[in-house]
Formats: sequence, C-alpha cells, structure tokens
Amino acid sequence: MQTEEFFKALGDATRLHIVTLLRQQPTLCVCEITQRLKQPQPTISRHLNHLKRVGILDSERRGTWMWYRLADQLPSWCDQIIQQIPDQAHSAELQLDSA
Amino acid sequence: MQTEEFFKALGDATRLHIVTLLRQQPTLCVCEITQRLKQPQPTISRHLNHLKRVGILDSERRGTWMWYRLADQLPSWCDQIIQQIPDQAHSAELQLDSA
DNA sequence: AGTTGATATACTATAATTTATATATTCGGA
DNA sequence: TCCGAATATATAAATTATAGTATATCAACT
Repeated sequence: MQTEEFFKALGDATRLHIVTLLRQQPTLCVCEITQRLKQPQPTISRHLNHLKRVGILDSERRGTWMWYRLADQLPSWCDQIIQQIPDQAHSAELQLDSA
Repeated sequence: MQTEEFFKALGDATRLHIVTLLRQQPTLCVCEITQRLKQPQPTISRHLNHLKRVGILDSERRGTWMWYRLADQLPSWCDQIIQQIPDQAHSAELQLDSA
C-alpha cells in the first residue's frame, strides 16, 4: 500500500463517506451506497473502483450485485487510520444527528 | 479540522515527508526541511503553509528563521492518524535503510 | 437469443493541484 | 537606512482529478 495514494484516496468526501459506511456495515452493494450517498451510480462506481485499486476495498460479485467491503489484508497502519476517521454522516440534505 | 482537507493535505509525498520528519524532530526550520527533502525553498514553503492552513502545523518566528512543528491543539483523531503514518524516508537519491 | 436490472467504463468538459521561476517581505546587523 | 539571509508570495504552465452523460458489460431469467 502506497502511503501517498492511500491518503489521496481518502482525500475526497465521497470516498471518505464510503469508507466510514463500510466501517459500520461490513458489506454493501453499489445500489445501497448510491442511495445512501444520493449520488449518481457511475460516480459511486468510479469511487469504489478507485478505493479498490488502491487496495482499501475488496469486491465480490453475487449474481448481478457487486458487494464491497474493507479489504481483508489491509496493512495494520491503514486499518488503524481508517478506524480513526470521524463519521461522515453529512449528507447535504438529510442530516443525521451526530455530535 | 475538516476530515477531507486533512486527508488531502496528507495526500502528497512532500507533505507526508514533512509530517513524518516533524514526528521525530519536533521543531524544524524551513532551511533544514529544504535541505533534507532536496527540494526548492518555495516548494517547501508552500507545502508548509498548506499544512499550517489546514491546522496540522504551527509556526513560530525566531529572528529570520521560521520554525515549524506539529500543531499543539491537534484533535486526537488527527494525532492518532499522524502517528500511524509509515516513515517516508524515500528521498530519491539518498535512500535510507528501512524495512 | 432477447430482455431487464445492476454495475462498469468511455468520453468530454471543467476545476483543482503542483511546480518553476521570479519577486516580494521580513528581520537583524553594519 | 541599506544590505544580506531566510522565508513567503505571485504568476503562469503543466498535470491531475472530478463529474455528467452516454454507453457498455455482465448475470439471471424467460
């Protein structure tokens, strides 16, 4: 895992949001992420692919759906960092309650 | 501290290097960083300023020299993350030994 | 094979980042 | 107050990243 690429990957609101979602919900399909983030499907797919290329996510196909999760073999420093990211529940319109 | 801006700030090799340097050497002046990273002074100054704007670094002038250090009031999640960054001792020419 | 739902990719336009070079500022000392 | 050292800023050019739209792929079902 390239340090710079890792941080670059997390330096984007959409990708941050995806990663923090997958911290709570270990496996999510593209359509669910698309709904929760209220962004077009191609946008979500591109960001998911970005995170996967860098090594942050794994994906698995089950039928037509593609399931994404935090990579199993993440180096421990990556995992530690991901655990420290503040929650990104800041969807512009539907603001969830948070501290 | 904005999460996205924090990660963006660390998503650059030069800034990563600066931050990991300041982890070991709590205070460094611009000229020293410039020498260690073997990059032009304006480049270093810009990156230092970027890290400072985001809130990752503090600076203090003593005479003509400007000393930079990791910010005192860093939120704990930022601090935790910074501690997890692998060392960036990858200067192109003078490669230090590392695992 | 044809159709549909889920996801991925291509293409284009736009915006943001980064660097190099030159120049400006700031401080301390003569 | 003028000079030199240290640092900062401005500008322009190059590169990279991002979003939207359209289109392609892929799997399940008929």
